[in-house]
Amino acid sequence: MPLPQTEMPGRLQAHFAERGIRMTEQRRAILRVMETATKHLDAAQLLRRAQKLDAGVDRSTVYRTLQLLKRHGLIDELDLMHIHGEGHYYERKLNRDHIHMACLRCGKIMEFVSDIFEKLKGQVEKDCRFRIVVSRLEIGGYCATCSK
Amino acid sequence: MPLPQTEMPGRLQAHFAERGIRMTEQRRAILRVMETATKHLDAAQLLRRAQKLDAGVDRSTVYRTLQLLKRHGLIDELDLMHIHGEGHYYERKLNRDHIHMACLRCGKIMEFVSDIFEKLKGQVEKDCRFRIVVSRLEIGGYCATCSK
DNA sequence: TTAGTAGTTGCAACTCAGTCGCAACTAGGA
DNA sequence: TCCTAGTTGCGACTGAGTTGCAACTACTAA
Repeated sequence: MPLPQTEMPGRLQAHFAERGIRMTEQRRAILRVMETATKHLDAAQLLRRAQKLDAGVDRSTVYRTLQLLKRHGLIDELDLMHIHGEGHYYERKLNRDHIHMACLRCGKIMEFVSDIFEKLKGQVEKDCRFRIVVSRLEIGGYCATCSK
Repeated sequence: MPLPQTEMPGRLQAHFAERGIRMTEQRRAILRVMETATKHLDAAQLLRRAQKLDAGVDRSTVYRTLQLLKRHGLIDELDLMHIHGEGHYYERKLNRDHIHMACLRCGKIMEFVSDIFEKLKGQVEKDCRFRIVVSRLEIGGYCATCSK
């Protein structure tokens, strides 16, 4: 199960323009990496890739840009069950929430979209009168191959 | 919505005995704190409380005991949407999984048990042929009071 | 086209959670 | 009571993420 189909590239940059957020060389590099990534990236990986596009990008700029993207609800932050250390992973937010499953043996990350998940969120909003802004369902266990 | 009803106190200690895990003064203090906690504790809070029972408990012993408890599936590790910093929170695992909701405005943490959640996990196990060991659903948003 | 400025950046120093190696200690079995 | 594998405290360390600040720059308005 690969990452969900890529959105229009340049989409994050378009969001920035719409919302009047200033665009810089460094942000352009970081957004481009986010937009074209085919796997979940942590801050360090994001930094390394962004530096290939603009050599001068600094670690702190990456973190500040990630905060900005989070604040605008343009990316999701994941733990992926801390299978590889304490850090966080990031992916651009798509139209539909999905579940992340991490295999505790082979480390593979899988994604899954489910109507039941949508229904569950609906139930929380209704029964708890809780207005959901962001949700994260992560599951650790054994994938089909590893649980044989 | 308070923490789910307390299990029999001494339950974690009983688990240790059953599984032949060595019991020490320090572990006794830490387990006691976990067993009697009425809210989610992070490692630092757990340390402070354990030191009230056994003054000599060290930070590293707390972390090592938390790892032990995690490995034996006796506690769950939570982020609570990182509302208060980067650390983790812990709670003893009960018979039933529950969802954690964190209010982004007042910081309140709520818990919710749902059959739909159970159904969703069943779907993941069946459709993805994924054997679930641990799952974590955290939701950030606004509670009934704060979303008025 | 330019000048002004609010927002952004790089840097270096910092915080904080969590880990680790090691020598000293101890729980619990023989 | 002895023995030893397992556990502890300590202090030093790692790695993620943050921050204050002076220098820089994207955009606005003229």
